[in-house]
Amino acid sequence: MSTAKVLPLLEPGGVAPCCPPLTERPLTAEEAERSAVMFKALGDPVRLRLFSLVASYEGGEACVCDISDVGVSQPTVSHHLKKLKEAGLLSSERRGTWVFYRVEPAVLAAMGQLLTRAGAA
Amino acid sequence: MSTAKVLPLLEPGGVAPCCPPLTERPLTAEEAERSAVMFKALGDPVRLRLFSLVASYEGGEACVCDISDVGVSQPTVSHHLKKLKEAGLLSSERRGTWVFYRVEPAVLAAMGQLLTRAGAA
DNA sequence: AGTCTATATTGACGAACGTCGATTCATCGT
DNA sequence: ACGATGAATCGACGTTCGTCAATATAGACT
Repeated sequence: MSTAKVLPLLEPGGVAPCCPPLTERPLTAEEAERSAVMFKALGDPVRLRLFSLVASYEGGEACVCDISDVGVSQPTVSHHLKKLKEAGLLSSERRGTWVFYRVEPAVLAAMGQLLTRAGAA
Repeated sequence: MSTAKVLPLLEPGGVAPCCPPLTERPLTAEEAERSAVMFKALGDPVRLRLFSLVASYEGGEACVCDISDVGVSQPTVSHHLKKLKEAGLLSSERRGTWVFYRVEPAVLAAMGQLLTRAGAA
């Protein structure tokens, strides 16, 4: 089955953001637990590059073969993509021989919201 | 000396953002290295809570004594605050017996920009 | 079936991390 | 000078992480 278990950082199927901006009020322990998963996933240079490669690819998705040149071995690339997927930041789909990854736009928006000052821009 | 060595994630003294939005173009290895430090710093639940506590505190700054109730020991709180400071997310100032931490707003803005879709909102 | 390519999984390794208790340092009142 | 309080540092511990080589799985094409 291609639908691996992932941590839903947004309500499943919905776009409800997990948490208010970090500046609005203190995060609860549980909110912090959920949000930290996303930040942690982007907290590795290789993963951040992989994520950026997928996010900036034409059509919003990229085959693994298109983004594998980040200086680590193929198993390591696969491992990092899995981590990003488990964090809810990417989703994947197999098409023939290739596997395509795409960004979950709602999660990206939720993260951006966390870092946006409540009142200001 | 209170000016501990920290990684400058923005140009020192400037507000120049480190990197374009993750969706605009692939990050270079060096850009990823620098940005990952920030995400990693927020990738721990306790640190994320501490950061949120400081960021949402009245006046934009908080004494350590005001935010220490996050379920870990005092040395651990101190350790995490140091990490946040080394990542450039917080700055600190001693005032009498107490030490106050405040958010570096430029860095927060830079992180928000990373996660903002280039064209869209 | 057999072979080739693309991706995932396994198992192992050293390095980094989060945590704590004990101690030290800094500052303020007496 | 002294004791009390807030915060940082030290040293140690178990755990998690990033990485790789080896192997396995999935699909395409003979």
